[in-house]
Amino acid sequence: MSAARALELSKQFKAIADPNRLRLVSLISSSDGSEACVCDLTAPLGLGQPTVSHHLKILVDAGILHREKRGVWAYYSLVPGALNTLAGVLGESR
Amino acid sequence: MSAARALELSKQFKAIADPNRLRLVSLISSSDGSEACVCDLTAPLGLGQPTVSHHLKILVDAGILHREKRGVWAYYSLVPGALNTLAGVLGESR
DNA sequence: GAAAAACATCGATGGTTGTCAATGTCAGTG
DNA sequence: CACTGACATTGACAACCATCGATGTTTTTC
Repeated sequence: MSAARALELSKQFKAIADPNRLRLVSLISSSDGSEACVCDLTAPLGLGQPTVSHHLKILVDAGILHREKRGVWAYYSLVPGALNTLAGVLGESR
Repeated sequence: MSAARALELSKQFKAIADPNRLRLVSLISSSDGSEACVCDLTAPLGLGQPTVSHHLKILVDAGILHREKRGVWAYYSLVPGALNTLAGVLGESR
């Protein structure tokens, strides 16, 4: 694996390598319509709103979550295939 | 996903969420006999021996690599199934 | 037993990260 | 236009992390 490819992959793995971000992905994927807004996510995690926004931004920047603003709310959903691609990388070296 | 489970998983993801550690896993899995010693790994990564030992220890502590001392050499190999388990976690939320 | 080779550990340092309080932005409401 | 509610952004701080040089440990060789 090239150094450049490793750096690229590590950015995505870093994004999910946090307990609260893992829970965010899990919460969103199991939500109604596979999407959720920030106000639905602060309570289950026990974190403040700025902190949750911060984590969501990291996941969006890594290409794992998609953000869609509808009115006052921001809806987050999984980017199709993003996690599967990462899973595939791990599966190669079994 | 429970907070405890998320914390447990995040520790393993953190272990591989580093470009040099990703390359270490890749190098080891593609080595002869799927194992390698430290002296084989420093040159391709361009890192010092203490740094490589440090990264390998993190991967061993996370349950991803296995360490076997034979004489003066320490041989590192993949723990069977460890990466597949992580890949499975990512596959669940597609 | 002295020397060398392979690896681990220690201490220090610069950089990164998770969290929060405070503040800013923007859409809807009356 | 003032007000409220949902989010994003900023600044600050403590904790953590990757790297390195120096040193310790263990095994093999002479």
